[in-house]
Amino acid sequence: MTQIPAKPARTAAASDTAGLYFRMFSEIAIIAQLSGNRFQRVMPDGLSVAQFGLLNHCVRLGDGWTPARLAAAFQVTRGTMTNTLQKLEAKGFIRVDPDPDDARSKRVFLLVAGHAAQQAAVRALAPELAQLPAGFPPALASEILPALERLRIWLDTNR
Amino acid sequence: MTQIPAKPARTAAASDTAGLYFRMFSEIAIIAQLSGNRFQRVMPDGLSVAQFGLLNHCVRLGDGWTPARLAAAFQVTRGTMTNTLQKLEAKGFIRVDPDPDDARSKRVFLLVAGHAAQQAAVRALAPELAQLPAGFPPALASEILPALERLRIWLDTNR
DNA sequence: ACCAAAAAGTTTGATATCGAACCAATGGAG
DNA sequence: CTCCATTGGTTCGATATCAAACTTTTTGGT
Repeated sequence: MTQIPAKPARTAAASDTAGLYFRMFSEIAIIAQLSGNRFQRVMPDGLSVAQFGLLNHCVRLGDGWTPARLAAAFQVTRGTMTNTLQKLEAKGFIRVDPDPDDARSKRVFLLVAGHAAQQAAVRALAPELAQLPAGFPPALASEILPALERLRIWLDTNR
Repeated sequence: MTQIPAKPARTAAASDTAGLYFRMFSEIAIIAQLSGNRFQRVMPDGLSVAQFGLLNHCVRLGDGWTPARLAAAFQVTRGTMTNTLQKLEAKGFIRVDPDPDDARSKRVFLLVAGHAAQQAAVRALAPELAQLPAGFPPALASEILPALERLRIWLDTNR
């Protein structure tokens, strides 16, 4: 430990909003990383978290969406969405048809096998999530969820 | 929109803790993605967010750490840390010496150029963070930070 | 004193993602 | 009606990350 004593009196001051935000984003980044890896490891059918997210979206909100709208919903680039859809189509979980009303667009439809895969993934995830309440009560999750949504929406709209 | 009406009465029930956790992790994943990209774009010296995180760690907490401890602190694999350290060493921002007490280990030291790069990055980040309070008040950040820390710690210890 | 198990670091192969460049189709302004 | 700016989708090159296999060194039990 050689140099620079970190000036804690200054950087940890109560009014250091930059530091506060920074710690918040650091925690969020680490949580995303840990939870993503964890989910990934238990996913069946070689599903990635992104792929599962898409199937889940179709199950909960219905299918027939365009890739562009899906990319916007998940906050990924269209190139990334192209990749995700190609993987899911190769697995036989979705179908991607041309849009009859707009030759630029396509439409994404969930297939029966895709619905089954989503259910299998939900089942595989359940034991993982079941351990959580012991260390992190659901009440805490409800408590912070609105703030997280607000932050996500702000980051989304102010790009 | 062809099939499966999503059974909202069941999946959105008040006691659906799995769904609650799932939404929380989804929000966190999207926030991490958006904020990470954003930070990345303004970083100077070709620094990645991970590389900046490491320089920052050395500035705030002192240097002389082993790669293994750093990997644990950032929750990445040792292979990932090897890569990050190699990049930083190539840029002349850190030095990685063999540990005199343990021939398996190494020690990471911050160089003057590395300290300067950290300061430059903090300066580059400031305008980005300065926009935030308008849409997401610091009070909200303080409010959710303890819960985020608790969640991160739980994920870390219960692997 | 030895040997097996654990730990530190590296390497390798795979994957998801990004940004930028690209092409095709649409639609509004003149 | 004709351009041209916008939109939807794909492709490409680069990067960060992971898991797993591997080498070297340390440590602890017998």
